[in-house]
Amino acid sequence: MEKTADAPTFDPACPMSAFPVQIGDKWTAMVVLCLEARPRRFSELRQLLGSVSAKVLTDTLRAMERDGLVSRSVFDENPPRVEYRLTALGRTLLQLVDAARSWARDNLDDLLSARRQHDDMPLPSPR
Amino acid sequence: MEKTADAPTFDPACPMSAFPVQIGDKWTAMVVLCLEARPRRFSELRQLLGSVSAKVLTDTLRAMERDGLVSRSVFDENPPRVEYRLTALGRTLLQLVDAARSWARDNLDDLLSARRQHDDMPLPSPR
DNA sequence: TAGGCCGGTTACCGCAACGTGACCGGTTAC
DNA sequence: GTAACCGGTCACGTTGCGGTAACCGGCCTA
Repeated sequence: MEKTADAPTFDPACPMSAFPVQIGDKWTAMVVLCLEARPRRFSELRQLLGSVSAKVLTDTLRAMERDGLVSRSVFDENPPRVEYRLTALGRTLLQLVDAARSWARDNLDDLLSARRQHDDMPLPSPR
Repeated sequence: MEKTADAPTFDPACPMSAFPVQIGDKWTAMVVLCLEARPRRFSELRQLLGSVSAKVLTDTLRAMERDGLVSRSVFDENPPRVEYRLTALGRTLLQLVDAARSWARDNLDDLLSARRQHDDMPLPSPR
């Protein structure tokens, strides 16, 4: 995916189409942040994320496990306990999430005000 | 969205839910890259992006214009010419896209091989 | 008169992501 | 007995993004 002088030209084999910046699905980035400090249990994650359903959180964690971003440990206690922790690979995502957050801190206000301004005058040529 | 000691706790007002790292829709990041070097015409973008339809590209560019990421200039020539260029705000996205690309360069292989390995043995306990 | 090019618009459609609600098996508490 | 807790699974419904196909109007060419 090096650009040749001028034109990027994305082919289907380009990594960007496999990973188009969007860091997995909707909740992946937040899960990464929740696991930054320490491993967490399933229900703990649900609480931290607030509005996520069990199914969607399960799907997200399964996908992250598949991709080697988190590891899942089952403790055969009672009540049963399951812990998720970031792998080394998962930790590498933290830089990226931080970069995104710092971009948002610096520029999101501009973006949102541009959007509001654009929405207030949606008539370019009344004709 | 500062974390208090330990728990991030995302509420709906959190910027992350308005901008969850994913840089707009599917093509936004690639459009940003295509416009890095210089402004481009509509059909030029279609060519560079390869497989995008006119409708989807139009939608993407309209959304980016709305958010103040690109500006659209119509030249009343013949044949009609329309140029899109990155705004200052749009240029700020370049750092983020670069960060994502460099993450991919460094870690995508690990992710993909973890995925392959996981897919080759999908039976945890056959009972 | 027909067709092509440019930069779209409109109508429609399929699919995957997202979400809801019910249920489950084992264990402990009431 | 039954109820709750944990960490899910299953069936189902909805939404919206991405994509296809047809068309448009103005200008130019054949």
